Amino acid sequence: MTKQYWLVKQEPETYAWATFVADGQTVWDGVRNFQARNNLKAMKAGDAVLFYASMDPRQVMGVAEVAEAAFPDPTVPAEEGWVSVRLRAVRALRQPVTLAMIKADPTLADIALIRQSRLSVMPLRRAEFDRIVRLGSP
DNA sequence: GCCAACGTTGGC
DNA sequence: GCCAACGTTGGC
Repeated sequence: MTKQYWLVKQEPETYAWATFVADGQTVWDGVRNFQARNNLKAMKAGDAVLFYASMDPRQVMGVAEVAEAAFPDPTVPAEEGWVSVRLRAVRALRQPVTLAMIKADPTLADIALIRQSRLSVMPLRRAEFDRIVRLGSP
């Protein structure tokens, strides 16, 4: 299986990028949406992940990777079927990539971040992932 | 603060 | 199974 690319979204009030960096890794729990859950289930160790901070400041903060593929979400009974993954912080983007920058880029017009703004775990094409990283590495 | 988009719930 | 009501998310 080739490496896959993802974007996960979190409100800084709930779990900030800086906290993630300080922790080094984290269990990505609390996802309660079927589409997002299915995306979590499709993650494999080593996949690349962008960390987006929603609401405020609405920008991609950095890069993470999947450290451990999906397992039952430890915050709810396993029989409910929700899952978590373990993510490891890799590095901050030199310059965060704002939602406005993404929306202004025609090569990123189709990503779910824009087309389906409520989805919190979404796949990216490699070209889209690379484009966002490049925007954040001036 | 408002509203659009979308998901969930419950009456029928 | 349909659909109205309601709740949540997240951009603006």
